[in-house]
Amino acid sequence: MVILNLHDKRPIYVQLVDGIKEQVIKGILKPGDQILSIRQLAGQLSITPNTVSRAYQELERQKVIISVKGKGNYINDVPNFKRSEEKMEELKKLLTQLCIEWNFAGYNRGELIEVIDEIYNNLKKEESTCQ
Amino acid sequence: MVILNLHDKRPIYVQLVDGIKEQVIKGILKPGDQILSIRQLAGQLSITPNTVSRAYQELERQKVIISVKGKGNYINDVPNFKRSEEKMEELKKLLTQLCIEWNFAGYNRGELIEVIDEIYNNLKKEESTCQ
DNA sequence: ATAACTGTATTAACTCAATTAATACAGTTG
DNA sequence: CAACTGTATTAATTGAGTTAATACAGTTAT
Repeated sequence: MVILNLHDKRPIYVQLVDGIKEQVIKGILKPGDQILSIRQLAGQLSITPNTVSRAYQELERQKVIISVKGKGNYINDVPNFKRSEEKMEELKKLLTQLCIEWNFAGYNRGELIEVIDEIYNNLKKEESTCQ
Repeated sequence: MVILNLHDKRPIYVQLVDGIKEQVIKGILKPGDQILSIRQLAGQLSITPNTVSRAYQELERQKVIISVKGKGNYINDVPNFKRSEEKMEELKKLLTQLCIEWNFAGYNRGELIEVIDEIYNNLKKEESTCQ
């Protein structure tokens, strides 16, 4: 279900990490769900298991999934709401950069809020259309 | 005036591009202002003129500055408010990623708006404290 | 004109992250 | 035992970013 974008400049393993996290946010992947095995996903995407493994290890480091040797990888049921000041500073810097780009692209604060609302709507858990 | 952050994972030339754009947004650099020459800035930052040149070429491509051979580089007086759909899509993807991270960090939409307001206040043109 | 600045361009070398490939080891399940 | 799982390692490749050393061309002040 994760789609790789060749035009995306982010590394493949980062795209995988972000893709899984997006599906968790949207509720497509729920706590306890088993996700594709490393070799399965690697086969589907025609990439090496090594790259998928790296993505899964990063996801486990972020406590998004839990890896069990011999069994598979499962969505974690405990969201890591640590609210670290370090993470906030990192996000604030990213957001500042985005606001600057937003400005140079000719858009204002109001339009930014509009798009954010649109994004939050898209990220709403889709309980009804679950598969 | 541009400060390089060694902990920042972005390439140096990207940090330079973003740094200049931030100063333009803040009004610290005004249209027509001449910025440091390639060799001057390279000397201040102890990096090769090549890297600064790359940043300046990118800034000229984005129409943030104008380079004049033999003279120097000047802040452009015409903001490039092209409002391209392509740029909007790029920014929307970045913003979506940020919202996902924001969520996993344990923060909500309201707190996002708060931080955005804080950022927009910091980016307000500082007409009084100009140098 | 000469010196000392500017931007621009080119070439080569180096470093590092990302990716691939191949292989091996260890735990689980039917 | 076979066929899955995750984990680990090593080697090779690719590409971006950076550095260094030049060279060339336009501008400005003396």
